[in-house]
Amino acid sequence: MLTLHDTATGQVVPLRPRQAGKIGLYVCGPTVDGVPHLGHGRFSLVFDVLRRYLLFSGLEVTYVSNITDIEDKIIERAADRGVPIEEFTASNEALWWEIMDALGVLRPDETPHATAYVDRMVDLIRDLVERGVAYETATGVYLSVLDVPGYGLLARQPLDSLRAGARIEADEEKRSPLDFVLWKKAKPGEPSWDAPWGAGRPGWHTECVVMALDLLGEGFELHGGGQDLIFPHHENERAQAVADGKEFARHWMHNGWVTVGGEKMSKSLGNFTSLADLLERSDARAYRVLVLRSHYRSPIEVTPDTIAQAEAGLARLDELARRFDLSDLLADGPLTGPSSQDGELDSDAVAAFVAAMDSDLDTPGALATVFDLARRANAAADAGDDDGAARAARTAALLAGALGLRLGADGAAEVDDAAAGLVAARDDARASKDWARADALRDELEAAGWLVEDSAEGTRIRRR
RNA sequence: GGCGGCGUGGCCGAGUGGUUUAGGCAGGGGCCUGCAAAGCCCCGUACGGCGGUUCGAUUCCGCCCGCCGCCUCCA
Repeated sequence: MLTLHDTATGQVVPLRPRQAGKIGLYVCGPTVDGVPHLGHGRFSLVFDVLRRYLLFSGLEVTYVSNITDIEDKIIERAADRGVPIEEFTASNEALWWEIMDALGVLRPDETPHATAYVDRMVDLIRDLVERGVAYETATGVYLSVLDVPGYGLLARQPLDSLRAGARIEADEEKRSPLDFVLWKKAKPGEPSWDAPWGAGRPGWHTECVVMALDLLGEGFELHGGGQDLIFPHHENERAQAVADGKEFARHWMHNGWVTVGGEKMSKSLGNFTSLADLLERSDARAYRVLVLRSHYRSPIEVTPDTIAQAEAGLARLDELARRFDLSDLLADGPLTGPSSQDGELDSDAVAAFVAAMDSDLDTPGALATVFDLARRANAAADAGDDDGAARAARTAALLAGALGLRLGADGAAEVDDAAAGLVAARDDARASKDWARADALRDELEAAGWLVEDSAEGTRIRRR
């Protein structure tokens, strides 16, 4: 049974499905105001792994992740570039999905867009005003957080200390500095929708409540995102649901930062690396390995060195896939638990994997079982125990796949004629024990970017 | 100031009141190999500091030091 750290209580507790076997999962997606960076990649990978594991555990999962396509920065940047907002957000979103695909992140079941939900947001805001917990000012409509029972639950701080740090808003009409905007009245030239309070646009915190409740229903199982969303974003989402008399998420899960030189990577610090840059210079799977190697709540440091370490580990697993015929397991990660079609598996290792994952998603522990299986598979094969080797190797590939890691025998393809000629020549040289010539030919192949290995069948090469 | 997290062997990174090692990378030795590569075997005896509880603490408690974050848009 999967247990997870719940931000609301600070405890690691079992998930409590409304209905046995079904999980509704809402994860705050990106604001499409620019290029996706490492931080986006981390949350995407963390929740992709969670989702895959829920499926692996035999649960039925509905995964919803939104696209915020209307927001202040979007308006600003689109204007700076002189392009229509829709065009700006559409191109950023296209890039987003392109990169998610490259990272092997499964598409959400639903990807609601804020702009498609404005009417429903207006409905919610109207409701909150009628209930007397929201009020209108010259600049917009605000939620009165002091009227919300339990406000501060996620922040886990007394209201006073939150208030002490609250920014002085331009709007002096706000009843409490913590009150946040539900509806922003449009200034001239800004995009807007009609509403009872005048043309305007919804505040950021409103979209996720409406979309989550619409697509997953009241009291859905799990709501997640990066730790920086805990307060105020998630706090405020919850506040609106509570103020509207609805049960919101039962469980809250938040992933840790990507750090650079020990500091949080963030848009405001400007110290971020785009995912496109990362993917250009490393194996797309390396970042997933990096994310898996640490616990989801710990910070991770992404540097050329840590990426290289991840790639080295990956090479070891790829070597395993090359040594054993695992093609039927390599196509796609399993999206269900192990089945009889997977052949004989190492049930102890599967149990260890499950125990690790069930324990607040201990992916480093889960990965360790995969590497352990790899070693055992190789050792068994070296010892002539083919059955044991196959069992361990198949289990390793299956479990890696469950984490979304596709082991590859890539690089074997597309041996060009020139390289093939060198390989043949080298095999001849080796057959006649002309070692000097054989070594020279190996150097030539390596200079051409090939990795050279001898085997019983002769010289084998693959791309580095 | 308030609240929270972290500090493990060369590096990354789990975990636990004591008997059997997390795992990976790098490094050393060995096996295999014409030489390599890959693979396998062996090795380094780590847990920020000071006290306390305990038969025994890296693991519990207290204090201290250091680092990071939230309290403002941010994954």
